Amino acid sequence: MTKGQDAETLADQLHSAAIHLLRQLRKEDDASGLSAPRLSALSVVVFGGPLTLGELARAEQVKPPTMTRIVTGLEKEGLVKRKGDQRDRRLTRIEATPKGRKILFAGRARRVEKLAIAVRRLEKKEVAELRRGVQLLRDVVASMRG
Amino acid sequence: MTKGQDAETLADQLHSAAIHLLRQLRKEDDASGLSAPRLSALSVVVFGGPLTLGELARAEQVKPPTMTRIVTGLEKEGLVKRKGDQRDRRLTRIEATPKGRKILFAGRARRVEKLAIAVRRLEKKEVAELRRGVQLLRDVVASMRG
DNA sequence: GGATATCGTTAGCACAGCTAACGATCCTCA
DNA sequence: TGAGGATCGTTAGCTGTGCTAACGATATCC
Repeated sequence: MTKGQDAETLADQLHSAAIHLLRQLRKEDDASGLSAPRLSALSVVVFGGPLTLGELARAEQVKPPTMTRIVTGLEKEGLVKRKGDQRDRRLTRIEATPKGRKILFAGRARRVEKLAIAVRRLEKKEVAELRRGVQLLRDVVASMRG
Repeated sequence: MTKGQDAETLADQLHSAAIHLLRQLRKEDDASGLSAPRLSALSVVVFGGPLTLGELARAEQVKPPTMTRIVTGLEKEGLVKRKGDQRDRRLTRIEATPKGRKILFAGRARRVEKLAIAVRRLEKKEVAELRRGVQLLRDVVASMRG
């Protein structure tokens, strides 16, 4: 098997694994009452501090109209707050509310718990190998963005 | 860091990586003119031979009404064909057309190519490590289904 | 043969993604 | 300084995915 075929096969398996992983985790997301896109956007706002709608849209790799609706949904649930920028009044700054932070951490914990449980079933050595693999995966995904 | 915290952190990073990976690949899916769910369902039909709508829905972890529409979409594009079962006339058997097979392979190649390119940038040793990680990931995901 | 179960579809809802178009605001520079 | 162009966020309208509830057709069980 050449390196090139390896890469194809590996890419294909990785793609499939990612799809099935997220399908499993989506069930946990549902339990939190927040959809995956909302949860993901909320996470960026909580950890990335206040940022504009456009920045948030770029961070989530989504167009502004889509982000407008996601933010509107989060705002209606009281998880996020729109705030006009004084310097540039075209901008809308978005920041998390205390409730938003709370919900995020609770939801994240619940969502990841199922996966963490499965990870804990591995041998210690396997966990280390998986961690290395995930690190490489992150590098690979990062290099795809360029 | 305890093994438990390791598992949490690893699970979280894995979740995030999977989300971003699929967001990148979705752009390639769009180029094929087929959405991810349709591509995924078509793949099951092509590789899994003719199967009923209910079986397909279970395989894709989706409810029957959702699969009805996915199949209807694929059928309108001529990629798939509905066929009544003679033994049990409640059943609808679904099978791929030659065009469906062709499109699937072309689409899969295009979609995975971007990822494969990124994988090829890794060192040979890193590819082996990533492959091991993906194998473990597949095991982990499989163990979550039970 | 009549009750019950199963299969796929239809109807109707919520949400996410897109493009096009628009108003408000800011910036440039003549 | 003030007119024209650029940028930001929103609205409108389309497609597609996911769900539940309800229904008709068919099969099965007693």
